[in-house]
Amino acid sequence: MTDQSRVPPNLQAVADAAGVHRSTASRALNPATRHLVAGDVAGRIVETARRLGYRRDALAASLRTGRSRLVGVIVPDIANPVFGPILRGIERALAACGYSALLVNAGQGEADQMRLVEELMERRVDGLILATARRNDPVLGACLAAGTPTVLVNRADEGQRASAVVSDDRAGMVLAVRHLASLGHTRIGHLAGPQDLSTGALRRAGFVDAVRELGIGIEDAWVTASAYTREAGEIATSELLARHDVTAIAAANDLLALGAYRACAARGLVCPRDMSIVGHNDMPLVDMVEPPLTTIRISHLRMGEEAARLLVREIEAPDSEPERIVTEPELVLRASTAEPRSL
Amino acid sequence: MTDQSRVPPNLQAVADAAGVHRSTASRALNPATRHLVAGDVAGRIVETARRLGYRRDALAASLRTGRSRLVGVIVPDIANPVFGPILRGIERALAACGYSALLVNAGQGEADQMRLVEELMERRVDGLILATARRNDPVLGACLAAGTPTVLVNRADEGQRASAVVSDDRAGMVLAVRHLASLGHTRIGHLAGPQDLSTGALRRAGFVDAVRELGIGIEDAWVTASAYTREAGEIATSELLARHDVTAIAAANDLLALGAYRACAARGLVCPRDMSIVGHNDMPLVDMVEPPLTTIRISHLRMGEEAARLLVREIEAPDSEPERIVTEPELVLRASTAEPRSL
DNA sequence: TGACATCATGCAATCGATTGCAGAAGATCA
DNA sequence: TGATCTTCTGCAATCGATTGCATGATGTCA
Repeated sequence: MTDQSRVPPNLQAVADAAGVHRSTASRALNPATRHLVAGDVAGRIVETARRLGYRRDALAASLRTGRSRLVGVIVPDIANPVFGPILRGIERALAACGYSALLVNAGQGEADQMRLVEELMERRVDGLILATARRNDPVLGACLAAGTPTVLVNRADEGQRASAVVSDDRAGMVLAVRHLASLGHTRIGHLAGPQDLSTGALRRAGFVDAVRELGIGIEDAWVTASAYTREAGEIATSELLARHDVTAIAAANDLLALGAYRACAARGLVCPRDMSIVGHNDMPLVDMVEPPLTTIRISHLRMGEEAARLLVREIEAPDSEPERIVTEPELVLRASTAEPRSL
Repeated sequence: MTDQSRVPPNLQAVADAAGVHRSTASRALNPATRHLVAGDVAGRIVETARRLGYRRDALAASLRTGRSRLVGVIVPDIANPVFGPILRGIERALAACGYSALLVNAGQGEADQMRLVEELMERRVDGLILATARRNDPVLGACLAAGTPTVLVNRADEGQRASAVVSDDRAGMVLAVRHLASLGHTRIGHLAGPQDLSTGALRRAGFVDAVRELGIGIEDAWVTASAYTREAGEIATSELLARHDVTAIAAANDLLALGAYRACAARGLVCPRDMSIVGHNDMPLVDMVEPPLTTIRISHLRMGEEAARLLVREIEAPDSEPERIVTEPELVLRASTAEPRSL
């Protein structure tokens, strides 16, 4: 029968009810310090706390200890399906360590993001996870300058300033191009993502590498999309097709690939008969589009988990060196790629 | 030139540097109480704070004021694409009011969820948004019993115990069935969602209503899927087709509809020629599947925003009555529905 | 029995900001 | 000039838990 009085009991109330000092109650209630209290007394205190419905005030504890067990997570767009699994991974791994995630959606500009970081700092977050990093990100610089443990996820910065968990973007694109080459394609184009993001830059680099390595095609057969959206993909594809005579397209992102579907359809090109297309990310539902999209799978869930674990480690061992965890991407074969028609 | 000393300055430090008492500094730095301080003094304090790089400690302020400006948000699965827009709406509206979202992913069982709520309460959240509500949810009961302002989103409970922001699920399904009827279908089946969720129950009720109202078809031509997944949709569709001779299916959810695509394909039925299918939710990318899915659009973003606004109102006016906001769903016509073949 | 180690508990300072109350200084009016 | 009011600032208690230090109790061994 828990007491339903108006004001919730505090530590003092529990201590009084158990006939001990609040410091003893504090020790008995914290698993890490329970051994300092005699077994029977500890038992009595725990029981009393349960009976009174005592709930420890995490705010007060944080104030005293200086650790909030809160982690700020900044994503560019929560509504974007690729961030769902990342967030779930982060949340799960944080929860396992007793931390909680303070989620914020990044604003448009840099000033906006600075303000967000500032607000998170006011809440005394123990660390930050940024999924928003650009290659040379002043926001990241500010976080590091403030001495807050910070980990990047999905996108890395240019230097090795902070720890990061990313997919091997370069290798992923090599996988895609090799696959197309193995089908017999020699004229392959690339839809590049924004070049101020590590994903955009590295995947393009991977494309150039692969084309050079295989000794095929045209290294400069690429067009940069203005954003990772279907619309931008459609526009960029039109431009690519206008400039180069390609039989296959390796896109830096699934949405760009879907934009390419549209642009091809508009020109009467049938995928994969007239044009092979490879995406990147393996977003939910791309196996259901027509044709089902061949793409590069990235383990977003695991990336989120690793990022959270890395951050917790940095929080608890503040002077550790920045680390970079790179996960291996994987080719997922579906129906949007085939041998070129001329074969 | 902000001071880069090791320990961050506190209010006392600002007060000392400005030659005033900390209480005066507190008042000058808080916009709501600034008018209590003489203009020139306030200006000097603000300037000093800026110069020292002062950052208010939200933890300490919360402890003193009893308000954390933190809201707990519990979703069943962050990785599910429908929750992305809801979360963004919540986050945006909360931020506009100076609140932050503490995001947690619901565990499996009820006990798990209780523990999550307990942890959020320890952090002294000012309120809760639940996207996990079942029709008669004991977790919700616990939140209300604890006196924490709570708002449900997307799914409502059975009674009117708490405020909720939901789509008009019943009307949405009526829209779907009327659309099928208007094409000439008279034998329509329903893939129902889990019946312990308001969405599942109300959409089924809407199906029965519509069938009855139109005087067509068979009121009991429905099968309940075990979960809102493609797999469950596929299994339920097989069962439905085995039991009823229907020419159209109205699904309680887009994923169920995509499961129906599979089940139909497996039986050699071509959609929409042999079978019309309507989804529900208008998830991202369902316009790109083959055939593009006709579905019922729900404004998840707006639902999230409204839920957050409602919660903030309840936090700031604690004795307000539970309110229910119902948004209007909308039919999105694509290519998965057509006249029945026999016409 | 006395010296000393060990264990359990209490004491009180501390984290950093907020706010009701009181009092000082200055303004207003008769 | 004195009474009264207004405006501004300082004082100190408070929110609730944690923890270094001190002290008292108990046990051990010579």
